[in-house]
Amino acid sequence: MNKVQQYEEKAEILKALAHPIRLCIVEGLINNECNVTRMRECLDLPQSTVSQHLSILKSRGIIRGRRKGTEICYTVTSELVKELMKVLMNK
Amino acid sequence: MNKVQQYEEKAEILKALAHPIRLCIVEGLINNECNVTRMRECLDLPQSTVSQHLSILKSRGIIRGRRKGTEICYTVTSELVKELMKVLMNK
DNA sequence: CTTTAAAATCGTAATATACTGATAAGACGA
DNA sequence: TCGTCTTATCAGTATATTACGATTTTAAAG
Repeated sequence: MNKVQQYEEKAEILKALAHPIRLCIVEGLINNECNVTRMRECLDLPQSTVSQHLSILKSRGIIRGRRKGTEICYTVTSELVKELMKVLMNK
Repeated sequence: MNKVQQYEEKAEILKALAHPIRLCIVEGLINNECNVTRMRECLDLPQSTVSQHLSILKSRGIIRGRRKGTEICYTVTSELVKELMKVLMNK
């Protein structure tokens, strides 16, 4: 693979994580999956804001949502991100 | 420490890394320290651009520069960043 | 002191990201 | 179908980041 391209891809992943709200969301999701409304209460932010952060994470393949009735439950699917979070938050 | 504050700090580190040029610089510096001119040639970018990326990395405590005569040699000082890079680039 | 090479900083235009209210879409139960 | 709950998307503004030429600073060398 092209080196520049690789840097761009990795930078995209980091950019997706490089926001306090998204870090909070991702860390929360690594432990227990959660729907938007629950996150919203926890973060005290407008619903649209949470939803947009989720869509950024989703578009980068970091999380995935599965519908459960009327809610959508999200989980972290990227192993790379799980490992990065382990390193990032435990030091 | 405050949780929100912790997320903000970590996000700052990620933001500093979340750029293809800076990833390239940091990875290069982990292996062999290097001055701005050498990097500039390697990256094919204007001197001011490289210098500004370096100053972003420096302001976040990721790298440090030591003068060697007329040049300044940079090295990666953050152990956290070294570990993050290991995880990030080897998967 | 003056010159020169290297690196930092400034100014600014272009681009990208963030936030939020309003609205739309999807799923479910009455 | 209608109303409600949940989530997504849109539109607009505000804010931040990026890139790069021009200028300044720094320090070594003469």
